[in-house]
Amino acid sequence: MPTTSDLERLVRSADLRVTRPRIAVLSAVHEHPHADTDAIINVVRESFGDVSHQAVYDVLRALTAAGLIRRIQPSGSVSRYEARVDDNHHHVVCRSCGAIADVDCAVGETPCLTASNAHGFSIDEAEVIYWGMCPACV
Amino acid sequence: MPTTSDLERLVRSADLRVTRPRIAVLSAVHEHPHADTDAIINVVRESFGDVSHQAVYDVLRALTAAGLIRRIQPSGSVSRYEARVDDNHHHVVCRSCGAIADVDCAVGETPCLTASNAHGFSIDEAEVIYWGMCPACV
DNA sequence: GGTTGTTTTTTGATTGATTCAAGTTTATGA
DNA sequence: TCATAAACTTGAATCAATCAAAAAACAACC
Repeated sequence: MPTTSDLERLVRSADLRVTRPRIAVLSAVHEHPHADTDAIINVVRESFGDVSHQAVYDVLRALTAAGLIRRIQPSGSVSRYEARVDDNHHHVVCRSCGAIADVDCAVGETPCLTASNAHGFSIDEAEVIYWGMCPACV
Repeated sequence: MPTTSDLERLVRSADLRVTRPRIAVLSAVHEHPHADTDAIINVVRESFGDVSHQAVYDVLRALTAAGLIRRIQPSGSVSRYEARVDDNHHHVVCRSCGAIADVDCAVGETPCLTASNAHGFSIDEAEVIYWGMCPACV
């Protein structure tokens, strides 16, 4: 788990100002992968006090735009965030309880990126979501 | 494009009652692949008159549960529906304008279905979304 | 160290897709 | 034709997310 100064360096390296809400949110995302916005708000408020929900929304958007975190939105779920970026992994989602786990790519570095017929689209990312049941839901 | 009686047979074969709203919605989804709920409501109202938005929501859910249509929700988009089911195709989405096109699977019949580490999940579907830019958005 | 201009946060309201609830109508099978 | 469960209508509610304006904090320069 990165230290506070690690996080500060990360934020600074993305040309973003270093503020306590940003460090708190980034830390929360590191500590709670796949947490939704509401959960992140609660974690941040517990760990360091009052923050407006609007600030958390803004910070999440700023960090996402800067590429420090990644936003995922499986069907039927609200937005969730994770700190693993740029390593080309995917997700498996439980149809029953919504649990999410990371899955390394099965096919290599850029799976399925060569679509058989792209209709003239220029593709830069292939997002894969596996659907199934988690161990706890049988 | 299927005829009305084709659609009636489809609905009946799924053990659903045949009603005008259902036929109208199913027809609209066949004619407008990847349309969102609002667009479907408008098409249905043009083609056969007043229907409550609630009825369209209900019908879309019933048809989806019956497997006659499929619901897709790329990040940042509202729910969209299509009538191509059970043929294992995927989608490419334009980051700029949101346009969606069908893409046949690159890897074979069940692409990427064998995740390298499934964390004990039992996986039954792999959903792939390609992100890029459509020809119109450069 | 103070000042200025920009960025960030707060506060409070608003949006908009989707769902809930209760009452009425309709389709289907006997 | 009738009975009954399913489907539809009307109207309200929910809730994640966004918008807007004012206040605060920060960075850089004098």
